[in-house]
Amino acid sequence: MAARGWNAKPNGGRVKISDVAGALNLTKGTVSRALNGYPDIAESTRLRVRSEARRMGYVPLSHAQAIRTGRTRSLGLVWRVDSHDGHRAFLSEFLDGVSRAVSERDWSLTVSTADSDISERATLRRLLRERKADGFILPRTMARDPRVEWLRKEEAPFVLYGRIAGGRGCSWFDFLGENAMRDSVLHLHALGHRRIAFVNSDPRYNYALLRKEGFLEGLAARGMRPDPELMAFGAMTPEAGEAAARKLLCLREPPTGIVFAQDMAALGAYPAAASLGLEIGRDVSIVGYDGVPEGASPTPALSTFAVDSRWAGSRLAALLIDQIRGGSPEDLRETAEARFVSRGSDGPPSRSSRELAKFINHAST
Amino acid sequence: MAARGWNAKPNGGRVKISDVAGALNLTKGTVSRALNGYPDIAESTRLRVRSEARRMGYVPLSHAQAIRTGRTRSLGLVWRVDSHDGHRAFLSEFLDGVSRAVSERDWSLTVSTADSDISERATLRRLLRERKADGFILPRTMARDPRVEWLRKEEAPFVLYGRIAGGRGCSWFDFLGENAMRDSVLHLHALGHRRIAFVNSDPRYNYALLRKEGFLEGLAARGMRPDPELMAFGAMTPEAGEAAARKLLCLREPPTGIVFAQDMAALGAYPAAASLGLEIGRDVSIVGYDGVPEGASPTPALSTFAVDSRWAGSRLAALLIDQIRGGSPEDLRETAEARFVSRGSDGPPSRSSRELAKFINHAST
DNA sequence: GGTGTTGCCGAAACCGGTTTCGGAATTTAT
DNA sequence: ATAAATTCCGAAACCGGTTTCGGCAACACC
Repeated sequence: MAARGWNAKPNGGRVKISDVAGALNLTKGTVSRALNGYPDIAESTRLRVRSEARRMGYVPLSHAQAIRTGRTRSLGLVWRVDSHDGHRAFLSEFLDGVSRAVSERDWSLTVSTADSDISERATLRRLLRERKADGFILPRTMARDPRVEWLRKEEAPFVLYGRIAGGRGCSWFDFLGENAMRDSVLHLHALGHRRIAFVNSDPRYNYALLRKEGFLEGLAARGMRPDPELMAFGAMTPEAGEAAARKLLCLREPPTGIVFAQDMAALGAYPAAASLGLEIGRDVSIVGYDGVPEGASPTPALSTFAVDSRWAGSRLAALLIDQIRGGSPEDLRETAEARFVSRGSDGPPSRSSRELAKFINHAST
Repeated sequence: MAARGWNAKPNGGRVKISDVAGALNLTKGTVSRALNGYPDIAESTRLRVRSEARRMGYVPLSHAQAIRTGRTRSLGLVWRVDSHDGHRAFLSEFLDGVSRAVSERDWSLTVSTADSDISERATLRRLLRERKADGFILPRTMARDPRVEWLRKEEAPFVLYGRIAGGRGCSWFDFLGENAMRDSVLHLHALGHRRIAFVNSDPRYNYALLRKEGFLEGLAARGMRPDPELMAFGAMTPEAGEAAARKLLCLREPPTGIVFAQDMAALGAYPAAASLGLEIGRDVSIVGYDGVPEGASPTPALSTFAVDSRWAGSRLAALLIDQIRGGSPEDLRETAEARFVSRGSDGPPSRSSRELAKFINHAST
């Protein structure tokens, strides 16, 4: 079976380390140490080697290095395809961010998909065992995340997209969703809303807990007291968002403003409002979070806190590479703010909660 | 700088080929040849080696193999992020298909992004030089595709998502979009439509040329003669689709049915129809192609020919691996049919073209 | 019963790097 | 001036596989 298939010419005119060494009358060991910053190389030699290597266009083969060092210079990403959380839309941008950061540093990115916790674990294990990745980017941090415990045990580097409570030895990047939730409340309050509801997503995700805190903080800041009736959760799709919105609006004292933890859920408010004869942005105001492209289509377009997925991917990759290169995980934590995109779905309330309730009862009978 | 950073223990308890050899009282060379199907190994030994290797859980390190063979057992995918062609939505499914096929065969997938022809070329070059990929999956085949010519010159294996004219030495997977276009025409004709328009996408893409042929074939099959006024192109976004649809509907003899080469363009027909006071599915019928999720939301939902992106990814990966293993590219070509999803946007015409024109003029004055 | 064959495996080179070790040359200390 | 320490590089082992080469043993052939 020798040499079947595409004849991968073992050396396609590539310039290798011994070529550089030959051109300088040095041994390849010396060139290697010079390029890798060993202290036993004269600074003058190091410069000669560097410039000659650059001139000849020498780039080491990462897999040839890996055989000795155990590192492939590549990052791993396991993407979950079984979720309804609307992540799909910005996969492209997220990947772009990761890819850019990775390419700039002459690393590479290995991608795999998984459709369950089991297969995700299996995939991580495989990539790690075959050294297809020196570390992992973990999207969608869970409140209690089994991946974290496992990777910790395996002593494999990783970085979380999303903070985690008690994250000893964890590094992460995250957007401060709680601030966005708080600001949503303040914004609606400033517009005149006095009864504001919150539709959260699945509380198994850590960000959901944080966003709830942010919402409550907003209420407290304006002296509004939280009403359990006005707090829903588990809405990650338009359908679930529609059900939640309808239920809220049919309360005895309906909210005039609703804060959604996710745009995909907020989109469900449109059909819900329509079916009750309500106009969004006037009768009921809504504010979303994520900045999904679908939010721009409906009328009025969804006001939301947009998240820069490309930036997230880029920072996650950078943090992970720094960690693999020796950085301490706990020093490698970064956050950023979501950006408010004001469109049409928020405005001064046309009616008070009480009047709204009457209007709805009137219309639906 | 030696051993900085994450201490990639060079041998994390891994079982290597010499371990297997030791357990069998053989040399590692023999074990290697046994596992790789060399003919100079006794069948009995081969079996012993196979079962012992399996028992011990031995899996060769692909990068250790690569240093000699030049092959990494990994596929490359460069994703374009600068296009408006709506591909973003199914990236997730496409990746899933590729990833599954690749994992099943113990290969891996290296992903990168690019935002121009220049950077795509540069990325391909880099991945190839550093042997991060043994071959490439090329999405979005162009009518004249520079990537094909370049990879051919570099003698690197690749597989196209989309056929190409004169594809000497090319392998591909593709959906038969032309059949879908033809069937759209036949379907609309059967419903009673006699004046049918076609909104194509950018003719630089090879599929656009094919779909146009399919549309014309449908017309011919029913004895309808093509009218240049009813043929638009370059529509890949809702905005462009809206403009095209409006222009068509404002013709002296407007179409009662419109076939779109892409769902994303077809979605523009909704606002266009609404602004002219027309009801989609009655006054004007539309049929799309792609099966994007957004097509399910509007009322009536978009009837379309859905494409199975997961299947595409899976087949592309399988074909490419076969080719790298020695298969002849021209034997590795596959096609599939898009599946018609009947929803609400098509139906018998409520009016003839002439009556429709009158209705539109009436409404808009 | 010598002489080719053939089947099968061990030994060793090899791939492209990294890392250890030792020693020559130079500098510093005494 | 000599001893000791330091600087800097060559030589060689090493990583985990693959592939070439050569030779022993068994078998076939006349």
